[in-house]
Amino acid sequence: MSAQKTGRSVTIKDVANKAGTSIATVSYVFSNNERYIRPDLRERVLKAAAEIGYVKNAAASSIRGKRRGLLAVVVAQFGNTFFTRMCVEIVSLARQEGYVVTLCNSDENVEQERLILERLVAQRIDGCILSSALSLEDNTALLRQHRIPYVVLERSFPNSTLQHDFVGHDNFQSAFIATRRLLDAGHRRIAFAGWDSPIPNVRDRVDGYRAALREYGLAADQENVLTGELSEAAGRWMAEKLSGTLGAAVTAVVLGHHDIAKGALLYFQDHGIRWPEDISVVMIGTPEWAGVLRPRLTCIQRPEHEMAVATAALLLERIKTPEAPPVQRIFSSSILEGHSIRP
Amino acid sequence: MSAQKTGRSVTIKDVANKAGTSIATVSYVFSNNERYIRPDLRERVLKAAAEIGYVKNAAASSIRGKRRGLLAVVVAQFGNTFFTRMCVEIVSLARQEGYVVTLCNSDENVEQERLILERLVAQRIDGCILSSALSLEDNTALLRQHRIPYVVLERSFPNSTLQHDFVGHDNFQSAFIATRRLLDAGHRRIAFAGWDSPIPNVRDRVDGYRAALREYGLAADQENVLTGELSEAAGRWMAEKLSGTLGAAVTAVVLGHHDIAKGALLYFQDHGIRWPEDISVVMIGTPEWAGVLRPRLTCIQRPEHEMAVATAALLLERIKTPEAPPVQRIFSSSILEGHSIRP
DNA sequence: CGGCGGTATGAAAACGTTTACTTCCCGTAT
DNA sequence: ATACGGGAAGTAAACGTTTTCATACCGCCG
Repeated sequence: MSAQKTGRSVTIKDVANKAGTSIATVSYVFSNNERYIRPDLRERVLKAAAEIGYVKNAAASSIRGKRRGLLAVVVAQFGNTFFTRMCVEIVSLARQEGYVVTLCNSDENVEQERLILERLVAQRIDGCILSSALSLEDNTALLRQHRIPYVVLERSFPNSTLQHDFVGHDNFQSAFIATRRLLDAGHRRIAFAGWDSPIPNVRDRVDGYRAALREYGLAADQENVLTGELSEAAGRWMAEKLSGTLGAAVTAVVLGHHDIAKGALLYFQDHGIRWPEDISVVMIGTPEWAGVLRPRLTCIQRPEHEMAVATAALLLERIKTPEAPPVQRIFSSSILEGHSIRP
Repeated sequence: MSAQKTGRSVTIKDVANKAGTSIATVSYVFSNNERYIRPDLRERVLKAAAEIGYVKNAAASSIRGKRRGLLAVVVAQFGNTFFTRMCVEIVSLARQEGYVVTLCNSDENVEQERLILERLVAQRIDGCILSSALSLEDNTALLRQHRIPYVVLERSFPNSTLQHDFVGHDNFQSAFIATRRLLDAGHRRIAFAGWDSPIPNVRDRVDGYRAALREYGLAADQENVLTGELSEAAGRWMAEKLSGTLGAAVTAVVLGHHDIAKGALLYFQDHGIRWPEDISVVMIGTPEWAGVLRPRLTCIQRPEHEMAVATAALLLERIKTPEAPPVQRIFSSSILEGHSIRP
């Protein structure tokens, strides 16, 4: 409880002095080694440590020992609800294993991302979860070079033949069930508004949409795919495009990404286009703001909790067995029913 | 570029060998000391380092040197948009000064918070930004004991006479301008729906509301204050309460916190109560979801960017001059006009 | 030609731990 | 009584840096 007088911070040596023992004994007490220490001695050491406020210096201990007690999660869009949620869960899981987690935001900037990873390497983190910025570059070489176990989350790399440990969700399936939901409700003129992504996995969404149409015997000329950059503005533009053909050519739309969806839905609201009366809507994703829209949207939701658990578990496992072959875990999404679909 | 063969990681010693120099020289090259090194030698060292992929071990360097290169931001609600935004900005500012920042989420749990701070102390962080969990407990003693500079962000401690470095916003003023805005629009029967917070600063909001009423010569019996716990449910309940007296006793409401506001607004939507037709609304705060509500809400927004800059700057300054007297920076909010007020 | 001052580098101690190795002690078997 | 074995603790080397101090070299002046 009492504070130290000196400017220096309290070390193992101070504890040893106070307890009248050797520094080795103190070290053994604090690193849960199998070495046996007489209960009374152990007690004395703990008491002395508590009295002078000793806290083990993790940096020093990591230099001789191997474990650093530090993990990192690097994401490209910190503000994105999905990633925020993943971070929160991963951090809390890792904490249970005694790790401190540093969260980093590359802000979709590969240069920034490289810088971050370099700093993390300098910190000798024990492991890393990476949800890379959008680009052709693959910064994971840095991690491999320094033998830092890592798991790629959600975003994979376009031109890589390399197999990484990976946790993500099935984009094809997401779009497929979204589209099928509309088909089941009787719609036949269904548009898809999505992101013209450089990420291969994300492109699968268009394929999912197409596959669902096929399954219902709709031909290629029944497709109505709008894609563009990832922005609200793009969504508005797509909604505008759609609104011209409402009723006639289009009765429903699959909103393939929440950023685009936001723009589109705002356009609808601002132009008096109501869902589900004027257009039926399914959105892929469950952003925070979806909760306040009325009528409630029918959304496709990723199993966030399961994904977070899987990611954390996979990283911890890979730290234990670094040489094991890479694992890919792809999760399926489910429908969260709302009232945005008219039969 | 070439990877190391051995299992060990590349050290300063390897670089020295490769460059045919001493480890001291290599160290001097990489710590930007004032020591002069002949340009050709420096070149040789850098080249050797690059070739074998040397990255300085920050943990090792922190043990002899003093700087750890690690800061922490501890917040209580990671998902809260305000804190998310603050974190993003602070991290990016600190990075410019060469720091890695670890973001921690105490999830409004003091025990968790203490645990986190203990871990951070063990990591010997150079500084900490703390937005404490709600409780009577003040965990900053831990930080002071270990001489870790810190800045308290937004949330202060109820029963503390201690002066911390602090950055926050003026809750009184926020509520004051919110209420005055409604008064200016001609409303006289204005309710306040807020959080019955244990945080003294937050309680100021009710006072701000009251002060505005006074300024317009309204008596105490014109007050209509609803407070409760911080939740959507509480907001719904307050809205229900209000809806009974709409028009007659109440024509406008100040929503004092975004969580409560969310519940209230959902209640309004679900019961066909429209703003601004049936009730005029001002919300304190600018949560993400406010962007999709139509008509747009008039909100009170904190100067988030300025606050983030101030917080980061204050921490960095305090790291440089640890003994300087504490600084308090209180920011004022401004009105973001929407269409939720009827004259 | 010896000494001196200044400059560029190297040797080694120090940092706070972990851990391999050693020592000490005591009980038991020979 | 001596040797042996094993438990409990201490000694000291190691980890990868930083930093203090020492040294080697060089040119110059006396």
